[in-house]
Amino acid sequence: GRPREFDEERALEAAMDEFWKKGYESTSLNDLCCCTGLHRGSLYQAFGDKHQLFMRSLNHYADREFKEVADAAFQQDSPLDSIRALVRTVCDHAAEGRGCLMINSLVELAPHDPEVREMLANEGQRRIGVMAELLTKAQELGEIRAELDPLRLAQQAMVGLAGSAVLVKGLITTDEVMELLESMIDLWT
Amino acid sequence: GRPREFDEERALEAAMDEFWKKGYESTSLNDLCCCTGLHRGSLYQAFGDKHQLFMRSLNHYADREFKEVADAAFQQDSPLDSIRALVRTVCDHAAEGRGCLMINSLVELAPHDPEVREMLANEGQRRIGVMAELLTKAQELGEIRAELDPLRLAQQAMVGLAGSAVLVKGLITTDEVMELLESMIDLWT
DNA sequence: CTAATTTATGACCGATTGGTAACAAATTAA
DNA sequence: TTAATTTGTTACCAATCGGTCATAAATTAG
Repeated sequence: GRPREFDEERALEAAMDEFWKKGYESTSLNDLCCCTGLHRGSLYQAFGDKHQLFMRSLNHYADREFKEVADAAFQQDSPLDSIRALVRTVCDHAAEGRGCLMINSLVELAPHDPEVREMLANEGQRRIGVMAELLTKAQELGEIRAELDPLRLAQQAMVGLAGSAVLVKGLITTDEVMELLESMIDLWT
Repeated sequence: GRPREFDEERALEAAMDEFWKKGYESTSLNDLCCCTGLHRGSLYQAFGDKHQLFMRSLNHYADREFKEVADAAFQQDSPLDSIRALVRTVCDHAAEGRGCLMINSLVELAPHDPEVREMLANEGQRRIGVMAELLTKAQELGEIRAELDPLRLAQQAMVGLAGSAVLVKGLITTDEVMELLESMIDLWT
């Protein structure tokens, strides 16, 4: 048949950015057509309806963010530095007031969209697990206090990161958030 | 003229609840008419358009929540216990997966709605200020470590509360969040 | 070349959106 | 009682929503 004239991944990233900037409900099919350059028909044939396109965007975001953060963490020498790098990367990612697409979606959609809720719950637990591992190693190396529970700290970090991704949208600057989280981590040492 | 057949404050609270549950974009005028019992015309004459009604709802929420939290904090004997009560009240308020209307709105609207952004920035600073005051008193009484900066801790608490109001929407339970924040506060002592 | 297949394009659909206006009902002022 | 005023009710509006479909264009298989 006729060959595609567009790059599916480029279109997906454009859609992802649009959802990231505007949220699900506020992003219309026209918006998606504009940002991807595709026409309605092509969009539907390539990605299905709006919700399916959103789920692909959300999954794409989760994978991309996880890789970036994992890479940044992996390049560090100590587990605690990995945590710090992880936090820094997440904050950078959430900058410019856009926050985090996963957190945005958790707020906007999770309460009424089981599919989104389940996906985000899994991604969240996955991230808490990674952080808990890093914190356990850090504790074994004596980088953080021995009496603290690594799982608890990982959950605390998750709460901190989620809160940061929210507050950068209007309450505090990215730099302030970064310092805040650093000093939170310092409480663990 | 003809007397009103409805209670304006009851209608406002109903609208507020609807916005709280569904968010701004997902709440239609029909939804607002259903939950308030008013008809379209009456709604517009009483509150103006959708955005004005939302701003009144948001302000009503902010006032109500602030009073509740302040009352809970005021009943405690020590500043640190006030902080604990404050945190508990906020968590209770955000339970049932609805989160906090201010946080929800910060995520959904703040990036593209200057009026909402400014209002929430003010409310946020106001709350950080109150917590900073309590933390300063707590520090003077020796309830928290002397080397910690009260303003920093207040911002940390704000991040923690915001994160909690987000994560209760699908990632962790209200009880877990409560324990988490308690153990975060314990790090300050 | 022809038939089959896939994609691109844009017109088109019913439903819903936020918002308005006209009219009836109820009250007060004169 | 009459005029003025405010509220309740509903029909109605243009615009936009998400989604579909018919057709043209481009390719491959035979």
